[in-house]
Amino acid sequence: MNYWLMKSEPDEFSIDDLRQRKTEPWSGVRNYQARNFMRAMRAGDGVLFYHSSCAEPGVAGVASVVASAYPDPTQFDPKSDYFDAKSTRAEPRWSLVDVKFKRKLKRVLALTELKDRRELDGFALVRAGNRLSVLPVTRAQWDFILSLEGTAA
DNA sequence: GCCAACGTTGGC
DNA sequence: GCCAACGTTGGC
Repeated sequence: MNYWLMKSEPDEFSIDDLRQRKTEPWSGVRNYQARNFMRAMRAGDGVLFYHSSCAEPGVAGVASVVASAYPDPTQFDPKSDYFDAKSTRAEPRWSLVDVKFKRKLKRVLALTELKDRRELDGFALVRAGNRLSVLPVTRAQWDFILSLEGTAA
Protein backbone atom coordinates (compact mmCIF):
# COMPACT_ATOMS: atom_id res chain seq x y z
CA MET A 1 0.00 0.00 0.00
CA ASN A 2 1.26 3.42 -0.97
CA TYR A 3 0.41 6.97 0.06
CA TRP A 4 -0.18 10.15 -1.92
CA LEU A 5 -1.20 13.76 -1.62
CA MET A 6 -3.64 15.31 -4.09
CA LYS A 7 -4.36 19.02 -4.38
CA SER A 8 -7.70 20.59 -5.11
CA GLU A 9 -8.90 24.17 -5.01
CA PRO A 10 -11.74 24.13 -2.47
CA ASP A 11 -13.62 26.77 -4.48
CA GLU A 12 -13.75 24.18 -7.25
CA PHE A 13 -13.92 20.95 -5.31
CA SER A 14 -13.45 20.71 -1.55
CA ILE A 15 -13.30 17.88 0.98
CA ASP A 16 -16.98 18.64 1.74
CA ASP A 17 -17.80 18.16 -1.94
CA LEU A 18 -16.01 14.81 -1.87
CA ARG A 19 -17.97 13.79 1.23
CA GLN A 20 -21.21 14.49 -0.64
CA ARG A 21 -20.14 12.80 -3.85
CA LYS A 22 -18.49 9.85 -2.02
CA THR A 23 -16.24 9.11 -4.99
CA GLU A 24 -14.94 11.41 -7.68
CA PRO A 25 -12.94 10.89 -10.89
CA TRP A 26 -9.83 13.05 -10.54
CA SER A 27 -10.05 14.54 -14.02
CA GLY A 28 -8.09 17.37 -15.50
CA VAL A 29 -4.54 16.58 -14.44
CA ARG A 30 -2.38 17.70 -17.38
CA ASN A 31 1.10 17.30 -15.99
CA TYR A 32 3.13 14.25 -16.92
CA GLN A 33 4.75 13.75 -13.55
CA ALA A 34 1.41 13.97 -11.77
CA ARG A 35 -0.10 11.62 -14.35
CA ASN A 36 2.67 9.10 -13.81
CA PHE A 37 2.04 9.12 -10.08
CA MET A 38 -1.65 8.42 -10.70
CA ARG A 39 -0.72 5.54 -13.00
CA ALA A 40 1.33 4.10 -10.14
CA MET A 41 -1.65 4.18 -7.76
CA ARG A 42 -3.43 1.00 -6.74
CA ALA A 43 -6.79 0.28 -5.14
CA GLY A 44 -6.70 1.06 -1.43
CA ASP A 45 -3.79 3.49 -1.53
CA GLY A 46 -4.12 6.36 0.94
CA VAL A 47 -4.67 9.96 -0.20
CA LEU A 48 -4.19 13.18 1.74
CA PHE A 49 -6.74 15.65 0.37
CA TYR A 50 -5.07 19.06 0.15
CA HIS A 51 -6.74 22.44 -0.27
CA SER A 52 -4.72 24.79 -2.47
CA SER A 53 -5.09 28.37 -3.68
CA CYS A 54 -7.32 29.36 -0.80
CA ALA A 55 -7.34 31.26 2.48
CA GLU A 56 -5.82 28.38 4.45
CA PRO A 57 -3.83 26.00 2.24
CA GLY A 58 -3.33 22.65 3.93
CA VAL A 59 -4.37 19.04 4.37
CA ALA A 60 -8.13 18.92 4.91
CA GLY A 61 -9.05 15.25 4.73
CA VAL A 62 -8.27 11.64 3.97
CA ALA A 63 -9.39 9.71 0.91
CA SER A 64 -8.45 6.49 -0.81
CA VAL A 65 -7.84 5.23 -4.33
CA VAL A 66 -10.76 3.17 -5.68
CA ALA A 67 -8.99 1.38 -8.53
CA SER A 68 -6.03 1.67 -10.88
CA ALA A 69 -5.85 4.52 -13.37
CA TYR A 70 -7.86 4.65 -16.59
CA PRO A 71 -8.09 7.21 -19.42
CA ASP A 72 -9.43 10.62 -18.43
CA PRO A 73 -12.57 11.02 -20.57
CA THR A 74 -12.35 14.83 -20.55
CA GLN A 75 -9.32 14.68 -22.88
CA PHE A 76 -11.63 13.45 -25.69
CA ASP A 77 -14.40 15.98 -25.12
CA PRO A 78 -14.02 19.07 -27.36
CA LYS A 79 -16.35 20.97 -25.05
CA SER A 80 -14.22 20.30 -21.98
CA ASP A 81 -11.62 22.72 -20.65
CA TYR A 82 -9.36 19.69 -20.48
CA PHE A 83 -9.78 18.64 -24.10
CA ASP A 84 -6.49 17.56 -25.71
CA ALA A 85 -6.61 17.44 -29.52
CA LYS A 86 -3.36 15.50 -29.60
CA SER A 87 -4.66 12.62 -27.52
CA THR A 88 -6.23 9.56 -29.19
CA ARG A 89 -8.44 6.81 -27.83
CA ALA A 90 -5.95 4.25 -29.07
CA GLU A 91 -3.19 5.97 -27.13
CA PRO A 92 -4.70 8.22 -24.47
CA ARG A 93 -2.26 10.73 -23.12
CA TRP A 94 -3.97 11.45 -19.78
CA SER A 95 -5.11 9.15 -17.01
CA LEU A 96 -7.04 9.53 -13.79
CA VAL A 97 -8.07 7.56 -10.73
CA ASP A 98 -11.34 7.61 -8.82
CA VAL A 99 -10.89 8.92 -5.30
CA LYS A 100 -13.14 7.90 -2.42
CA PHE A 101 -13.98 9.97 0.66
CA LYS A 102 -12.73 8.58 3.96
CA ARG A 103 -12.97 11.42 6.43
CA LYS A 104 -12.58 15.12 6.97
CA LEU A 105 -9.89 16.10 9.46
CA LYS A 106 -10.92 17.77 12.70
CA ARG A 107 -8.87 20.75 11.61
CA VAL A 108 -6.92 21.78 8.53
CA LEU A 109 -3.23 20.95 8.86
CA ALA A 110 -1.92 24.19 7.41
CA LEU A 111 0.96 24.33 4.98
CA THR A 112 2.67 26.87 7.23
CA GLU A 113 2.47 24.37 10.08
CA LEU A 114 3.84 21.55 7.95
CA LYS A 115 6.73 23.73 6.81
CA ASP A 116 7.74 24.29 10.44
CA ARG A 117 8.20 20.58 11.10
CA ARG A 118 11.67 19.25 10.59
CA GLU A 119 10.16 15.77 10.31
CA LEU A 120 8.87 16.87 6.90
CA ASP A 121 12.15 18.26 5.57
CA GLY A 122 12.51 17.01 2.02
CA PHE A 123 8.79 16.36 1.57
CA ALA A 124 7.89 17.59 -1.93
CA LEU A 125 4.94 19.62 -0.68
CA VAL A 126 7.05 21.87 1.53
CA ARG A 127 9.85 22.40 -0.94
CA ALA A 128 9.98 25.89 -2.44
CA GLY A 129 8.31 26.25 -5.78
CA ASN A 130 6.48 22.97 -5.61
CA ARG A 131 3.70 22.95 -8.19
CA LEU A 132 2.92 19.27 -8.49
CA SER A 133 -0.76 18.56 -7.90
CA VAL A 134 -0.23 14.85 -7.19
CA LEU A 135 2.74 13.67 -5.20
CA PRO A 136 3.95 10.66 -3.23
CA VAL A 137 3.99 10.55 0.56
CA THR A 138 6.08 8.09 2.56
CA ARG A 139 4.52 5.98 5.30
CA ALA A 140 6.52 7.95 7.86
CA GLN A 141 5.32 11.28 6.45
CA TRP A 142 1.73 10.01 6.33
CA ASP A 143 1.83 8.89 9.95
CA PHE A 144 3.50 12.08 11.11
CA ILE A 145 1.15 14.42 9.26
CA LEU A 146 -1.96 12.67 10.58
CA SER A 147 -0.51 12.64 14.10
CA LEU A 148 -0.69 16.45 14.01
CA GLU A 149 -4.47 16.34 13.83
CA GLY A 150 -4.80 15.66 17.54
CA THR A 151 -2.41 18.46 18.51
CA ALA A 152 -3.02 22.20 18.75
CA ALA A 153 -2.16 24.20 15.65
C1' DG B 1 -2.41 41.19 -7.81
C1' DC B 2 2.40 39.96 -7.57
C1' DC B 3 5.96 37.01 -8.48
C1' DA B 4 9.01 32.87 -8.27
C1' DA B 5 9.39 28.43 -10.06
C1' DC B 6 8.84 25.55 -13.52
C1' DG B 7 6.71 23.03 -17.61
C1' DT B 8 5.73 23.53 -22.46
C1' DT B 9 6.15 25.26 -27.04
C1' DG B 10 8.24 26.34 -31.19
C1' DG B 11 11.91 28.54 -34.01
C1' DC B 12 16.29 27.59 -35.37
C1' DG C 1 18.58 19.34 -29.29
C1' DC C 2 18.99 24.07 -27.52
C1' DC C 3 16.86 27.85 -25.49
C1' DA C 4 13.96 32.01 -25.29
C1' DA C 5 9.28 33.12 -24.82
C1' DC C 6 5.26 32.12 -22.86
C1' DG C 7 1.77 30.07 -19.76
C1' DT C 8 0.47 28.10 -15.35
C1' DT C 9 0.62 27.08 -10.48
C1' DG C 10 0.05 28.47 -6.04
C1' DG C 11 1.72 30.90 -1.88
C1' DC C 12 1.67 35.29 -0.08
